Amino acid sequence: MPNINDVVRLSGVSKSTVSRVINNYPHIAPDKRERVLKVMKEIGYIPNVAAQRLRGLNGTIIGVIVPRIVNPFFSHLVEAIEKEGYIRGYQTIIFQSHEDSEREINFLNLMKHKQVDGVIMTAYENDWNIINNYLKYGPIVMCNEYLSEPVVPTVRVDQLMASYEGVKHLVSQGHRKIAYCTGGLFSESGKDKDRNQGYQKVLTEAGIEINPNWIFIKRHTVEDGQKVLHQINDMHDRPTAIFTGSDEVAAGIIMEARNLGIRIPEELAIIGFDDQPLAQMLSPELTTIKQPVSEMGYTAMDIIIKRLEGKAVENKMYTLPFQLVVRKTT
Amino acid sequence: MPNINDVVRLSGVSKSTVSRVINNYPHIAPDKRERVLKVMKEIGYIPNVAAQRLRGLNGTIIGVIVPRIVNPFFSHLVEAIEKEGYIRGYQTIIFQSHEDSEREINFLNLMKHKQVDGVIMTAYENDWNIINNYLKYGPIVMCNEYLSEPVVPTVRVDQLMASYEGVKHLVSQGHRKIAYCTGGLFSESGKDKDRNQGYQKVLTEAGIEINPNWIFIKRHTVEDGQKVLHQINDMHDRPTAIFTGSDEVAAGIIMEARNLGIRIPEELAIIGFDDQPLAQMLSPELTTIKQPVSEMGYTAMDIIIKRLEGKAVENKMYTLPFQLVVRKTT
DNA sequence: TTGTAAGCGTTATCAT
DNA sequence: ATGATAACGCTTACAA
Repeated sequence: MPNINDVVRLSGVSKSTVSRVINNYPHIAPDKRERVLKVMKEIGYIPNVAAQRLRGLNGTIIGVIVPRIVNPFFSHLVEAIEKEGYIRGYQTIIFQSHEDSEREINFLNLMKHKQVDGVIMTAYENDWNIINNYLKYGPIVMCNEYLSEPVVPTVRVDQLMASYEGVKHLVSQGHRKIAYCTGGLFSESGKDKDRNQGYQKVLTEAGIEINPNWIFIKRHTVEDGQKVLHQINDMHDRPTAIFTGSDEVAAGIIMEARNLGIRIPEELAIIGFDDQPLAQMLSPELTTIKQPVSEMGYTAMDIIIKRLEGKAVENKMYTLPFQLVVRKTT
Repeated sequence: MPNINDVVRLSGVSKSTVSRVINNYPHIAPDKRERVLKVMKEIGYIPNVAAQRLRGLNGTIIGVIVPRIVNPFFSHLVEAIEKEGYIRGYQTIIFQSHEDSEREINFLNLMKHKQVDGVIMTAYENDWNIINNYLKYGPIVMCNEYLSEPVVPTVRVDQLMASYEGVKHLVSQGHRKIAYCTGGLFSESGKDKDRNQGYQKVLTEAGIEINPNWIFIKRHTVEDGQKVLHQINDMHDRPTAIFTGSDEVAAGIIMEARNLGIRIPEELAIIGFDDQPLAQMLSPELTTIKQPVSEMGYTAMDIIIKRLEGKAVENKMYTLPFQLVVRKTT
């Protein structure tokens, strides 16, 4: 591989001038610039990134931490992130946390070593005061999940309003026995707290008491959904509707309803979350809440690149709109 | 960030010795080694990767080129690749070619610049004699798609046998009017040629003539599947079964069959490809061909790491077994 | 506008 | 077994 000295030799200018051409400095004699450019092209010269980094130049590698890439929501998010990065000359490196805090830390550590220049987190497994320490090594942008206080730029949809509108839709159809199924816990703080609050808000406003039997926590997969329906089926007092935290869980419920002979939406109405492609393939087609995945990915990448390039970006919430998509399960 | 000189100063040994400790050379006085190790831990020293690379050491970044990460087959493949990489201390960087040859070249170029140390290709958009030129910059492993001659290590399933068994299954159920739907072209060479041959082989053996009207090419998506069914519906002479190149196309057909009132499998039997999670969620559940995605990903990463670490790996086909999963659409 | 030279943090060669 | 020193390829004061 040719190096900068080869260019120097062949173009007859100094190393600094060549370097200036590489980094397109403004004040270079046009003829010299051209000569250098020509030589570089001829010999197929490409700057050695390792050397540039050693000298302190910024790199262009963005790490994206997702729980699992096979989750369609996250693969769509990553798709958008990678796409925007490609256009702007950045590479996307993907990390699956598998919801493991140690893995998350290991990934963050790569920023310390300058293996990665910035990180987009779509979920977080560690306390923020731990993650916080990594900010000195490079920019972090949250995308999807968020802290109550925006310590870093945060791209999100308003989850409280989203679940509020979803559950409200159920109430407006006359349901009063509404089950709730979340991927997180049903607590005041932590993961999915906003969605929980949206659910509670609707019930409170409608004067409905929460039935703890109808709260399902830590459900993620199709199998979880199937099990949930079995649990419901075994109840003497059954809910007439269920709001789920993911299309996949909803899919499991729908599949199992077929097996158990439970009619949807007559006996059980269902709302999913995300509007994955799958939502339209189910039968009956799934009512769900659509998140603007592409915009989220695009925005997150845009912000982190701006940070990396030294442009000012506020540490605020960038709230994107969601959409309730009503189909056949409600 | 502390550097090697800090370690030198604090441990009282020479730079070379510290370097030897870093790279665990065998012959160092145990007490010195320990002292150095202790200092490194205390000050949180981590070798600067850029400097190491500049000196010619190998990096640990593996690029994976996929057409689109949102395709579940590829997201599962990437999941497996990343997982294995993580265990072995390698990072996975993802590139979406979107089936664009220029993007593919740009990604390959990163290996030239040493931004990426090896590449796993799950598809290829350029002629092999072009891609071939990149072998001098680092190892390439094919995974999923393959060349007839294994110029590089190649992980695959036997697509010819897979489609052969799928179509044969149809024939054994009495079908003689069998449509065929592929993501590629229906030609002797190029993408999906093996699957095409499997289809042709069955028909030839069964003494069935190919009906060109029933060959659908370049179909990938759910929408494509929907359109295909409309085309079939408009025919005077309709096939009684269809072999598709992807579960997604099959899903489109199934969904549209519901709308058009076509009974499956009575009026039209369907086979998909991949056994994506979706296959079990469709109604009726999809008969399909399951590829060992995880093993494929694991194997590809294992091979490329071995190459990177200087171990000998044959340029041969690593053929993994597929499985015909019979469900309700046949 | 251009050139000289120092230095980024390592590893490898060569002595000792 | 250990240490001094020269690279690796580039950027950036500083000078001119």
